[in-house]
Order: sequence, then C-alpha cells, then structure tokens
Amino acid sequence: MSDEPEHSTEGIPAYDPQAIETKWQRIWDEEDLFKTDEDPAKPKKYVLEMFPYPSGDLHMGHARNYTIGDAVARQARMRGFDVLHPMGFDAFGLPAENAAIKHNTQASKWTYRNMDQAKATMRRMGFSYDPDKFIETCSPEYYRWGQWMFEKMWERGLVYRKKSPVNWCPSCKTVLANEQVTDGKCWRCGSVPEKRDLEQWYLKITDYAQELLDDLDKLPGWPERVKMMQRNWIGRSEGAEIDFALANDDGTAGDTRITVFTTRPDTLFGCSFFLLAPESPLVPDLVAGRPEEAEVLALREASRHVSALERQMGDREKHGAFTGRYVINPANGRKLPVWVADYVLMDYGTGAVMGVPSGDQRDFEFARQYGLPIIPVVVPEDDPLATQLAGVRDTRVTDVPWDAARDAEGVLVQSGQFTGMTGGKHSEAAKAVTAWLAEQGIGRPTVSFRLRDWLIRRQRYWGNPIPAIHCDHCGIVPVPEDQLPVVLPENIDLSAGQNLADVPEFYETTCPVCGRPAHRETDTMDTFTCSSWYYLRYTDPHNDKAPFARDRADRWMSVDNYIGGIEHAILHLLYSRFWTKVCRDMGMVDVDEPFTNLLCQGMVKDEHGETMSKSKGNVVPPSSVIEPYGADTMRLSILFIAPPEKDFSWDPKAVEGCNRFLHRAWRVVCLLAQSASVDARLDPAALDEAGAELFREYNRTIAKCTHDFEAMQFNTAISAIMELVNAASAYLNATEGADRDAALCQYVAMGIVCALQPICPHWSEELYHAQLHQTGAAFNAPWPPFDEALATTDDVEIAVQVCGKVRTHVRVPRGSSVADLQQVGRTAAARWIEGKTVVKVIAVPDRLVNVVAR
RNA sequence: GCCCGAAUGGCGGAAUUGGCAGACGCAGUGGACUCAAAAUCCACCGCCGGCGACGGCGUGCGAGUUCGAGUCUCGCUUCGGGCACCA
Repeated sequence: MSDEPEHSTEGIPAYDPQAIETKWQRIWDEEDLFKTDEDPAKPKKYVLEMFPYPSGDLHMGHARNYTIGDAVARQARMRGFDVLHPMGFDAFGLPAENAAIKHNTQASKWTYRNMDQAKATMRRMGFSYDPDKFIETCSPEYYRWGQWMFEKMWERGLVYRKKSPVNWCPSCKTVLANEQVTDGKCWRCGSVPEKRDLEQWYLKITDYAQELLDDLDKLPGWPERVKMMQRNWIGRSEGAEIDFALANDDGTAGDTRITVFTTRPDTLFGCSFFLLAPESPLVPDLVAGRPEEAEVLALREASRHVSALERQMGDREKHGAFTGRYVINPANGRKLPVWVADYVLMDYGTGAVMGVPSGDQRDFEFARQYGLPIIPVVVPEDDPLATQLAGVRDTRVTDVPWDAARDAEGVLVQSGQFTGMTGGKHSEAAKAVTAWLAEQGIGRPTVSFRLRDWLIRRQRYWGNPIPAIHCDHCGIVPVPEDQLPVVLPENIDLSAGQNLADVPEFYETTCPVCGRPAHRETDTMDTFTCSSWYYLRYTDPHNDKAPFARDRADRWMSVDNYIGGIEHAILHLLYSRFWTKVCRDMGMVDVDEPFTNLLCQGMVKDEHGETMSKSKGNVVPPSSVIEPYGADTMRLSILFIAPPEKDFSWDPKAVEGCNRFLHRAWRVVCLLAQSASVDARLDPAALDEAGAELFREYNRTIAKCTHDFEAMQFNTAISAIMELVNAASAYLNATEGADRDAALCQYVAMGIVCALQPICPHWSEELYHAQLHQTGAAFNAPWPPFDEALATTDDVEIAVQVCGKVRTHVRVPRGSSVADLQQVGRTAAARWIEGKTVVKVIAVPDRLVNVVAR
C-alpha cells in the first residue's frame, strides 16, 4: 500500500475533484472568463435555460436543466461562436409571500437569501454564466420595463378591463388565468377555484390567436408534443354563425335574433331544439313573468355555484329547463323550443347552441332525457335509414330509436335542397349551407378559438405593481412614463395580513390628468408577465432608457437553444410567443418567434421511478453527489444516464460508474501525456499499426461527438469518448514507451480532454494545463479537429447472408463493386447453398451481400 | 370521447434512418493482484439446446410489403401525456 495516496506508483497525480474544482472556479471568477465576447465578427449563439424561481436551493431538475445548457454553451464557444449564456431569477411570486408570512420576515429577504444560495450552487456546478447579464425580476431596474411595456400595450388597445366570472383560488387568495387551472385545480396549490364576479385586467392574447397557431409551423426545432399542446390549447374551430329569430307568442318570427355558433351547419335541418347557457344575459328577459320563470332562474342560480372541478369531474348529468319560448329554424321554418341547459358554455362561441341530437352526443343525451325529437339528417351510406330516406327532402322521420348519436359522417337526408350531399365537418354540405345562409343574410362563416384573453391581475403583494391610477373624475389612467417605475414598498407586514391596499403611502397619489387626489391600483401583475420577456432583456440588461435596444435584441434574438421543463409547454411558452409578437409589432425587435430550438428535458426521478418530493422524503439534493464525487461526475452522470428529453431514474451505482470513468480517463490522459511531445508534428503516414488504429478511433470519435452535440445527444457522445479512452488504453497496453508516437499521444490526449470539456470542465481544464502544457482556458480552446475520411480502414468486414440470415463474414477492400461482392458472396455462401439454385444476389457495398437461393 | 407519444437483455440505453440487434455504461459471473478485503486490471455476459464447433428463437401482440423490418403499412394490446359538456 502506498503511503502517498496523492500519487500512484507511476508518478501520476491522483484525480482530486474537490481540489481542482475549487481551483478552477476561483480562476474563472477572478479572470472573469465567462464574459460574453460581443464580437460581431463571430456567428452568434444564444443558449438559454429557463430561469428558476428561487424557492430554495436548486434541485436535481435544475441541475439537469442547466447542465444541458452549459454543455451546449461551452461547446459552442469552442466551435467559434459568440455565445450569450445568461442566468437570472424569476423572483416575484406567491411562495415568497407565504414564506414571509410563515417566518414573519419580508418577501424580499427570503427571496434574496434563496437566490444567494442558488447562485452558490450554480457556481459550484461550474456553469459558465456571464455574471454581467444577471437578472432578478424583483429589482426595479427590471420590473420598471415590465410596467412600461404594459402601458405600451394599453396604448395599443391590448389591455382592457372587464367584469366577469373568474377562477378565484381561496387558498392563494387571488384570481387565476385560464392556463393556471389544470384538472380543475389551481396549478400552484391544488385547491379548487371558485367562480367570482370581479373587474379584471386582461391582455388581449386572442388578437394573436391565429398567428400563434400558424407560426407553430415555423418551429421545426420544437418538440411535436409541445406544438400539439399549444394547438390544442388555442383550439381553432371553423364553422358558421347562424341567426335564429325569436318567435312571437302567435308563432310568427319576431324581430329579436339569437345567434349560435356551430361547426356543423350541414346538420341545420336536424335541429329540434335551441339552447342557451344558464349565464346568458338574454335569459331573464325571455322568461320574465312567465310560468317557467322560477324553474329557469333556479337552474341559472344553481349553475353559478358549480365549481370548475365539479363541472369537470362531475357526473356530467345534464340539467335543463324549458323557457316557454320558441325560435324559428331559418332553414325550414320549424318552431323550436328554447331551453336553458347547463352544458352550454357562456364563454365559448355565442353562449347559444342549436340542438341537433342526431348528430351530437351531448344533444342526443339531452334529447333523451327531456323527450325531445331526434331527426336524422346525416346518415352513413350503409345505414338502412339511408336507403329508407334516400332523396327525401322534407321531414318524415322525427324520432329514431337510436342508442347513441350516429357517426355524423354520411349523406344528407330530410334536408331540403341540400338532400343527397355529403355531410360532415368541412363537407360539401357544410359549405353549401353556409353559403346559402350568407346569401340570405342570416348566417356567415366564422372561426372560433378556445383560447381566452390572459387575465393578468393578481390580488397579491409580491409582484410587479400594475401602473394605473384610479381617479374619480378621470377614470383609470396610466402612470406617466417619467414616473415609472411604481416601486413596490418592501416594509410591509405580511404576517399581519397586510397587502398593498393597507399601505396609504403606496396607494395615495394624485391624478396625473387633473391633479386631484387619486388612488393607485393595488394589485400586481401575474408573475408570468415577468418571465414573458426576460430573454429579451438579457440582450441588453443594463439599459435604463428602454427595456432593451433594438440593435442588441436583433443581434442576439432568437434564442438558438432554449431548455426547460415540459410543465411550461403552454403557460410560459405561449405567453412569451405572444409577448415577442407584440414587441415586434411595436418595432422593438425583428423576430416573429422567440425560441428557435426548444428542448424539454425529462424529469429526474428517484431510484424506483417515483417523482422526487419533500413529502415523500425521497429528494436527492445535488450536494449529495457534488460532495463525494465532484461537480464533473454530477454533470457527466446527468448527461450520460439518459437522453436529455427522457425521464431518468436516479441511480447511485451509475453515478459511481461515471466517477470511475473520470478516474480511468484521467490516468489514461496522464499516461499519454508522459509519452507525448507538445512540439512534434503528427504524421499519420508514419504511424505503426497500433497507432493507425488509435488515430482512426480518434477521428471516428470526434466526428461522432461533433454530430451528437449538434443533436444534443450527450449520452451517445459520452459513449464515443469512453470508446476512445478504451482505445487509448489498449494502445498504451500494446506499446512500450519508446514505440509510442509522441505526437499521436499528445493529439489523442488533447482530443479526449477537449471533447469532454463541455461536460466535465474542471477535469478538462486541469489536464489541459498540468498535463498537456497548454495556456489559456480549455473552454476557449478550439474544438478538436477531425477528418471523417481518416476514420476508416482500407478493407471492411461485410456480412454474408443467405436468404436474409447472416451466415458468415468476409473481409473485402473498401468500396468493392457490386459485381465483385456478388462473386465473393457466392463463394462464401457455398456451404449453405449447396444443391440450391441461386435466384439473385443483392450486394450493398461495404455492408453486406445477400445470396437468395431456393 | 378526441388528439399525441412510447414499448428493444436483469437495468439505463445504442443501432449510420430499410442492411450484421443489444454500442457505451450499470448489475452479475470467473480470473489476476492481496494474508484478506477494498480499489484496480483481464475475460465472459439476450434466451433455449449442445462438452463442443454449431443450431434454433429473439426488438409489446397479429398480419402485410421486401432479397432483407427494431425501423415502412394495416389491425390490436399496454403504458405515458395533452385537451375535454369547446357545439
């Protein structure tokens, strides 16, 4: 046993991750090496990871997210890009407020303490962020410009106020945007939101619905899954609006018209009743003074109290009430009863629906329940009814003993002049009916979106104040630009239940228009407004004249690689796309889309595949790996164990394996260095067989690595480097010191050290200097050179198949012709084709030859 | 209900996009070194049969296209995800 654990018997220094990591982190800091070059002569690359919410120290999910981004950024630097790689904190938000209440402190203190801790961990991980570009969204220098942009949107008509029933989270004591209610629950705390009628601030994201949908097709670098989720969320439906006249009591058509939206105008003749949403403002007048009034109003009242969750998870039993009123079907003059039904949504379409039970499952169920007629109008061609009613234009069958709504594709029957046409969504009949309605002036083609406007008002303290002033005389007016920012007061007693409405020094002000005493808005903006444009601010973080200068933004945008969790597939990524488009329309930046390539990394789960959570007690903190093994082992493990977009289970054994590899590779590099010469020129022609083999492996590895980094397939890039280390080790075993090619040893060692630099930067940096005698920083070194043509041998082993089964192998010169291969194949396959007739021989150069015999 | 993915050894995962399935690593087995252990190094490592050379089977299931299918087509199964009374 050695008394000197620092040195092996071969005089090789031990790999001591703690010592070298501390050392290089200090040097990187002291020499400010991560500063962005800002060299316009170089091609730019903007690499960005979704900035964290500082709720505590970083967890494994963060470590994975940032390791991926750092590897991309570091490799891009080596490949000669001018790289922007910034970091910051999404620092406003409710958890800070809750923590402040719980610990009787200030939200800002809690936030800054957590940010300091997270920053220390980022530094300990060796992430290469430009410290000069740091952003904290809770600093006035940043949120000032959020307020400024809010006011610019206001000027452009993209901000409006509306009183409407909204989702109120009783536990977070604030309203939620549509996007923030998932599975009928609050996205943050899981409580079931209530409906409340409140005056709200909205951003008009629906103005951009069509473009947000269309431009998804301009994003080939986004995962299909995320684009699909956004398409779903935007929910575009093509259809028609149709006006129905309200009938007078004598059955004639009156002057009042009620409009419905439908995607199936082709089923208009099958409409047998008419539906209104319970919340529809038309309802009270329709039933006023009628015998049905009480029942209808009772239903209206009852549905007000149905929460989002009940609506979602409930038994879905439909409740309806007849209003005693009728409308006239514009297609055939039929009198249709008007019902109020709780399955009709007020905030989609027009809040009124035509009931076609033969074509719609929900209408069918409703008709069954309340004994309303079911008129078949679109019938599958192989259905007996299609024969029975073929060509029938008027309504003969008004009830069908069906068990469910039929497949609503087929041929039209009982549909007047449209009878015989093909029905369905976007069908011939749908178009014809719509065109006819438009001619009559009682309908028009329409597009309807599921996307709603973005409700941005939050009744909370720790956020960006809405820069508005309520004046009794002038109404609601924006805070003048030269008075921005509206600064959030920090000394507020949250634990005593205070919020901004309890701070007169904050809300008491004067009206900027008339000068009379006025009242500041005391609500703040949704924190997603802060994260919707931070990537633009990074391009020009210290600008105090504007959110960012146009030339800075144009230089860096779009983000080339954006990396973050799938949980933001809709919220943050949709809002950011919207915000970028608004900035573009305001002439602030020249791009349509903020993120060219998006990578959604998978989750980090525990050994048993369970999600890590404090309540389960199965959280593996990054420190538990960094302390025993070092940051480089941590980074290597994260990238090696699974491809970035897949979930991976934390496996302590695999981490040990990665650490073992770094020790082995360290030793191999040191041994190569002992036989290496820094000055010797590599002459591939002069290499002996073992050397040539290693040189081929080198070229193969670096070529594969280069390609895999491009595709962000770090796991296979690392495999390739492992193979190169194995090959170098084999070379060292097969040769004596004197026979080794000194130039080759240096060349291969440099290849290993540089190819691993983006992943294990400290390990790499130490070897680069101490063993390979290089100056400057390894992460600024050029990416190792390679030549794919030198990765191959002169002859190649090909498979010989007989009828598709591999039977043997033969070596042939690389590039042998098909004719030669066919000959070689017949000879090699002789054993297996004896007594058979060769039908044909297929040859794939450098791969295989397949002899087909019967 | 509608719309997306995914399925490969004991495990994590490879496979030049139709051309030798299982790279690389983990776990395991045997050996070297050691008084011993750890560490390290060497070898083996899909399943079945055989002492063996070798043979058969094998990428969730069933068909199909092809000289050749993990990869393409059709039909299922299971798991995961998104939307959901959206007319």
